[in-house]
Amino acid sequence: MSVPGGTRPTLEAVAALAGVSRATVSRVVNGGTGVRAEICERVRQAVAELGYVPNIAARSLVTRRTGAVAVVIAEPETRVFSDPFFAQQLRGIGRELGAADTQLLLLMVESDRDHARIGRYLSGGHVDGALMFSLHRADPLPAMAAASGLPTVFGGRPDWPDESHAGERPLYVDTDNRDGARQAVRHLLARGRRRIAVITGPLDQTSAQDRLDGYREALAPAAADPLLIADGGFTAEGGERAMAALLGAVPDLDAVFACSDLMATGALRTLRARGLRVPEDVAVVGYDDLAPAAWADPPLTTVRQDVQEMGRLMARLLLRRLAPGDEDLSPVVTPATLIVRESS
Amino acid sequence: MSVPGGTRPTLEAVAALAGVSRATVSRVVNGGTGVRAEICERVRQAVAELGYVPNIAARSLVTRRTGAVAVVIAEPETRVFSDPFFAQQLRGIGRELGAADTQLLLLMVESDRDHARIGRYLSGGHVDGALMFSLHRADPLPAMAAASGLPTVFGGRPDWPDESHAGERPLYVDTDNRDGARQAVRHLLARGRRRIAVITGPLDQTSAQDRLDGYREALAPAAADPLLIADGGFTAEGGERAMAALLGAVPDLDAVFACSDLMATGALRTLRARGLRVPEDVAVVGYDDLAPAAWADPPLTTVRQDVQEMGRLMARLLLRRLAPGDEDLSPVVTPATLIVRESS
DNA sequence: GGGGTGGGTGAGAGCGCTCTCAAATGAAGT
DNA sequence: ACTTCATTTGAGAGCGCTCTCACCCACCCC
Repeated sequence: MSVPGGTRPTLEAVAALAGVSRATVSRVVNGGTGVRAEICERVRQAVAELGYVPNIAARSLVTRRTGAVAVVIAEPETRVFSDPFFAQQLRGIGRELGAADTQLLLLMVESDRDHARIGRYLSGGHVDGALMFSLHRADPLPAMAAASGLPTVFGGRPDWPDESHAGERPLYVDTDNRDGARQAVRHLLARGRRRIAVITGPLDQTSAQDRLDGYREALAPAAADPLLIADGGFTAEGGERAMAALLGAVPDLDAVFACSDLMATGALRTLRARGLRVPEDVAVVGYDDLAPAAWADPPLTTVRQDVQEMGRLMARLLLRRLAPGDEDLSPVVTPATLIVRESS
Repeated sequence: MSVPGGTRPTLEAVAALAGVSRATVSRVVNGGTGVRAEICERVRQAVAELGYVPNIAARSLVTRRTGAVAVVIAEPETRVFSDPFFAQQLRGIGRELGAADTQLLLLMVESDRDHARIGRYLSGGHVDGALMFSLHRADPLPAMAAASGLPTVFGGRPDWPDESHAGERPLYVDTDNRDGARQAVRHLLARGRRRIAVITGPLDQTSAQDRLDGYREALAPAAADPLLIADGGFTAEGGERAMAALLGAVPDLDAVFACSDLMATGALRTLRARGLRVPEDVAVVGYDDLAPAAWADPPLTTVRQDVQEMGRLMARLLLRRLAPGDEDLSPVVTPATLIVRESS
């Protein structure tokens, strides 16, 4: 149990104590198949006595495996820690990875300096694979990962310039954002709303762009009025500001589709501050169906995507990608479902 | 830039291309001191040409250093991601570590199974040191870290049973929780409040216990009424429930000291729901001075601790602990300051 | 010219582990 | 009794890197 003299015991020491060879100890430590039960037990005892823990640097030097996977989130901590989307997704990932006894390393990218460090980290062989989220268009990370050959699964369809990746197709898990947005807008239309605004996420993310496209599609043939479109940056404060801007430009709007629940709660705040009733004066629909949607006042009609499940799927996809033999994998797109509550 | 054939180039390959020995390449890669400029340049070119990235497993096998530090949070993701305390602390840590070019690995402990895995991870030599937060009394992690000899700095004074650690003293960063609580309660007394309730955190954490002690101390010589004490578990929902319980037990209370801003906002919700005015009917004081305090309605009087700075201090302390020679380090306790706003 | 001096370089020994391969053992088949 | 074969075990060769030494080659001093 204790550490004698600061130096940790090695395989060699265990082998000596148990009176067997290094190879045998290694076999026992790694599952013990093909070792006589009696010897197996003796080795285990020696391991316990010395408090032996394998040195993973040595191990992964030869196996070329680390048993760890990086989760890279290309957002500042403040967003990562205030958006329940990430928490849910991470929870799903953590579950799945934990079940496979794989360690999850969370890397947050804030500044450009971080990019370089993370790039180095990823291609340095610290991890067997990476899960990347919330990428913006110009992000160099996917290219870095591809260049270093690190198996990667993306959360949300990445912007993937064909020419730059030797024809390789990215692996990702996404929801059908376009369809979700379409459902939201059609629902508002069916409720008789005619001046439907949209609060988008940052349009350099495919999910935000896809939802905007869905909105436009549902509104066609009537073209969407550009005055009814505002960027809320996927944050509550952004939603608040975007709603204010929309009301300034189009005072008689009668509905708003916020492309995330967080932005919807921001919009709700602005509407309340202006004395507008929801849904009587303005109907509101969100996106995500995370905790804030149900807690909002009034509870939000929203487009549900099972975020935790998406995380789980990402992890599973990466794990399969990492397993030998399983080569023909393809992206997963989960369906979006409209959940109708009081806000519309 | 590209990876030829899937196998990454080694030092050997770079040495061959540059026409020098492995040792020289190693020297260049690690700073290049003591290498003739001309050769240095030739090596750098070879590195660039082959897209060489050092294999850190091999490196840390010999250096016994990984260049990474683990941050262990003994809370479920849901709490980690909903409490701005962690976000701020992590931000401070990230800053400091980033400046030292050290990688931050975030490990969350949710179930007991995780404990075992994390323990293995920490003692497996993946990281040079660990930063641990939010430990509860019976947590086995500190003992594991101590047993494996992993340099560790704690966020908040850990519960440290003397006998179990061979007389070694833990390194930690904490605020003066007792004094902070004392200030809060004295402030309420000075405002003429007489029935002052407290919403505590989980009492198996020293920070929660210390704040409760400070509350009691400020109230002495009059002993604190046990009916005025409720546990809010450091969450908003817990604060909401605790406030309700307190009002049920002592309807005429005229002030409440919530041991975190999050719990204070929960208390505020309950008070508002009961139609009680803050601060006219019930004065409220929080603790932390994080975003929710300033955003609350009314803005919260609270006890300020510079959380981000604490994170930075933790990282700095660990980094110094890791540096050779710097041995006589001691815990850091930062002061707490009362910030008076409208809620009291 | 002999003997320092010292910066720059390479040879080689590991770091702790896995894994192949051959040897040893013993049971079973002829 | 001799071969065959499966099952255990150990010897030893690396994995890719760092780091200690010894070495080489100016260069300088007496």
